[in-house]
Amino acid sequence: MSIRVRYAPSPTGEPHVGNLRSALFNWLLARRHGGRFIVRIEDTDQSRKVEGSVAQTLDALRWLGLDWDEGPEAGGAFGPYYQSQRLDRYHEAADRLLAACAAYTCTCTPQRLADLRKAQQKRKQPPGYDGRCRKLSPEERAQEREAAGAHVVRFAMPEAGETLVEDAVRGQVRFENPLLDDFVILKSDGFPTYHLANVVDDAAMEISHVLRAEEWLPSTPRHLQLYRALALRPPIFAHLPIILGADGGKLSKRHGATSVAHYRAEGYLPEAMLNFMALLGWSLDDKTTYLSREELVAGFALKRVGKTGATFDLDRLEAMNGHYVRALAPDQFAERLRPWLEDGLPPSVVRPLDGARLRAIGPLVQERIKRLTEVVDLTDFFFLEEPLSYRNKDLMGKGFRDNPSGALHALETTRATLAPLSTWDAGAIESALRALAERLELKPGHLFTPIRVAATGKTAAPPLFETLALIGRTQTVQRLDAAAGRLARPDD
RNA sequence: GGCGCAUUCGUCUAGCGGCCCAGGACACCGCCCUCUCAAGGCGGAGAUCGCGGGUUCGAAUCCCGCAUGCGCUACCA
Repeated sequence: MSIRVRYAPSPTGEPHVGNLRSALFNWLLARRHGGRFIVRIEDTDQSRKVEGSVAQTLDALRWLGLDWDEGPEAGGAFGPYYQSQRLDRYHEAADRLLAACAAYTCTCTPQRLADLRKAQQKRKQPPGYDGRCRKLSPEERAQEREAAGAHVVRFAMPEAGETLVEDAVRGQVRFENPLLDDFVILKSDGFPTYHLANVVDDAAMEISHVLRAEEWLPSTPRHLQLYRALALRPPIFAHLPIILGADGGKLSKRHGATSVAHYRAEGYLPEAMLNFMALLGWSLDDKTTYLSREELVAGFALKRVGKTGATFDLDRLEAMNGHYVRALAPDQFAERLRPWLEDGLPPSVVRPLDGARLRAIGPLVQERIKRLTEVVDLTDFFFLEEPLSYRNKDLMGKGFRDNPSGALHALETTRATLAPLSTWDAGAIESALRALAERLELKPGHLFTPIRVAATGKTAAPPLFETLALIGRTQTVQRLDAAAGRLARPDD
């Protein structure tokens, strides 16, 4: 059997981590077995539609490298891929069900439904539609339809028996039919609900496997009954473990960012995001943590999808991102830095940034950052012309604590040592400064701290000698002078 | 309230009857390296496998209860 899977987002906002995780698993299954990955837009809820979310969704897929074989922009033989353009198919299906008495029109008002629910809850009964309109005769229903003007179509669930869901990750799950109420399949605005549209389209698009989040498991028996009533063959279902926030609840806005675009903007790499998401509910074996896209494809198997909820652990994501940052080829890393620097540096810095300079800076910071955004704070001094800001306390460091004159002397002798240096490179600077430390009878670290802060404005910075070499002699001397000047006037 | 799913170190997980007094990764702690910060190397601590009963020569692994958590219970998906 050829594998056809789909990602079926509804365009109600920026794509969520949980959604994209589902997309990823579907994509992996397709790529692993040479199947097709389809994107279908489930825009059946007119009221929740958010402008631009389809574009955002496609962007997220592209960013993660999840290419689709059919869907928006790609086309395909099973289109259209927007449910809002497939309304006739849902009506055809609903008509068939109506004709077969597997569905009926319902004119109960939202008010009646709300009251019903309230009363049921008060009596501690399971809430659900009571089947009022189902009990009516066809003539009565026709009458009410006319009188009401608007109606919905409800599916007539079997009133007895049970529905067995065969789930690829959970095994058999049993549901009692009488406990499932007659759900709406066609809304009064003529649009289908998820249940109908999903079933009709999955069948029409010959979807072989439905990998979706666990929250869908309870509605699967309804879907199965729909397949049966429509004489369609159901796909293989696999319900993916839910993604939890740090507090153990379902991941949602209150846990912080849930949109993948946010993580992209925060400087996470797509390869890290992909790897991280793949491990939310799946594992290759007992020890493999880092997997490339290719390894994920080669290793993915439904049998290795877990059943237990996976917590979205930001620390782990960040650690993985650091790993992927370090793994980048130096030139590639340098170029990836560019957008973040050009975005984060003050306007006084001339754009575009010089590529050679980026490539020189790259190696100094590559193993020091976990997220690309961090590069701005770590390297701004390479680009700034204006005076740096820092505290005199930091300038003196541990070695010259409460000893401004000592620090001053260190800076002045450093200047005197570096200014006339015949060769300006990291090696020459290092031997000069180490010799100086020895001459001043200072621990190297104690001497280097004031120099570092003077040159970079920071207590934690890239390696000193390479940094000075890159900054250049002129600016190094300038900054040493500026620091020496400041030591005379205490500021904190 | 009902129905469903789940329950192994703080986190992600490995484990599908003996190889496990439970393995890996992240985080944490210590040491080494070291000009700061990282990275890297080495080591450490951390889970009586939710609880209680069974089945079995033997259970984290199978069965039954209970507890807890989560999900669903819309003319939302």
